Amino acid sequence: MKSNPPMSDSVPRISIRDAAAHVGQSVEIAGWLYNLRRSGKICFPLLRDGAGIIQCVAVKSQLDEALFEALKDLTQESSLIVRGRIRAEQRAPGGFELDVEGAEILQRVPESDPYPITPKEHGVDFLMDHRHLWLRSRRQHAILGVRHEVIRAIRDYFDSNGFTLVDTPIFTPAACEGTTTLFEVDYFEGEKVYLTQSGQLYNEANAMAFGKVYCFGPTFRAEKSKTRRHLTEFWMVEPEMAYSNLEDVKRVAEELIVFVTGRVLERRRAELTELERDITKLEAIRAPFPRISYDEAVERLKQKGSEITWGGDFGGADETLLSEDYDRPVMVDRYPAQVKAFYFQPDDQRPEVVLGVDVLAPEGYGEIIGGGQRIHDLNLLLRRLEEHKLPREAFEWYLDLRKYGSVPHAGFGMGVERFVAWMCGLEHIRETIAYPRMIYRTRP
RNA sequence: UCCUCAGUAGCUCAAUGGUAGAGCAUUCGGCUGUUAACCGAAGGGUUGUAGGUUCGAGUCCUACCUGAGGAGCCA
Repeated sequence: MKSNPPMSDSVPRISIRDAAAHVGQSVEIAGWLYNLRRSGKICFPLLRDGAGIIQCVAVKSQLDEALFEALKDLTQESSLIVRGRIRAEQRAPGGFELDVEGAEILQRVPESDPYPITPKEHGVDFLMDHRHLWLRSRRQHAILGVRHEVIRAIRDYFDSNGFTLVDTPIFTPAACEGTTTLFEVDYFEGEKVYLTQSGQLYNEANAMAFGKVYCFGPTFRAEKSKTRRHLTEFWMVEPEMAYSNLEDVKRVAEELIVFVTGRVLERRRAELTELERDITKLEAIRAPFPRISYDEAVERLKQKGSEITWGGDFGGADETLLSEDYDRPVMVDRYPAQVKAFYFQPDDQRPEVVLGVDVLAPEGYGEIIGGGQRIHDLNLLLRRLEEHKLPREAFEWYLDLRKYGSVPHAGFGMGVERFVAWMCGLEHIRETIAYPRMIYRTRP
């Protein structure tokens, strides 16, 4: 089989995305058979090329008989290259149609072993087992298109606002926060090493070198979590800024969310429509976001009937209760020190709370951002390490940052999959990544 | 780890303790504008596994396996 066989020297190969620009012209499209409807002497193959889907029309009287028969009996997801003329056609889904003049079938899927994902309903288990094929479906294609746009917009935002990308290691010798369960890697001799749960500590070092930095990579959490909001392996973007405080974190988080949401609305309308997303919900995402304190949040939750008491962290139901009062993300700050990691800077006025902020997405999508200001004083940091019973030796390099030109600094982490789930209005986070890794799902 | 629910044809699902069915997919036939096309016909089953109760179990009981939703924890 030729690697990229041209059917014709005279006809341009186009992407279905660009069909509108080729109306009236003969073109060639290389793709896969998405579906086929037929009616005796005419058939309508739907051709998918990875960028879009176009309906083709093959008429028996206008084609070589063998070719017509081959097209008419083509099986789902067979690969083929079609040549024909593009025409605007209201009856066709997408508005354009291709009148078939010729075709070359690269591989015909045998009917003895047909493509498993039919254009009918399927259950989650079956679809997840066929995730490698499920990605070809319209809905999954739309979600991953939005994911791509979200990631590109995140990078554009930081790149055009003075941040330098400095990625942090995946293998780390110690827990970042000393609390969550980690994946241990048995390879490095004489040393226990874990998969990263956050690039933050390294980010702080990088911020002292570059001023404003971000890292963007996979993160691993070994908690036995099993809910629609959790993945074992997920992607997180973490900015960190020197000479910055909690207010800077809130400002950047707000700007980032508004920017990324705007980009998705601007460039991925078709995908949002395919997903039947209520676009007005995203259009409401504008600055300023509401800002409330942890104290206020607890009071409000009590009024709404939550069992929460001051000093506890919010559960998933609490987050939904809080966010339902707003049409845009809500920022909750100044949490009790005991529910946050050791490195959070305490509030000068109230040492029992720390300068941390969580951003809760609307519509019950929960925490999409968590961050705050870090401790910059060496002695305070030493005390906190002791209080959390963390081994000083493992943090010597981290303590150096407080010895050599320590400055107030702050940053946050944003979970990409939760953000994408919110943008797309999904029930479950597992569809926001090509190959989700969950406690009971590691294949394909 | 705990709680709840579910496993029946390739897929989605039915079946009062009494002969395991339908739609889709596949095969064959029909149809020149279909829109998850439609119409007719055919093939397709160790009811998750192992025990138990019963004259009789897809259905009731026990254990296990697999999956889903949730809790805790988190982005």
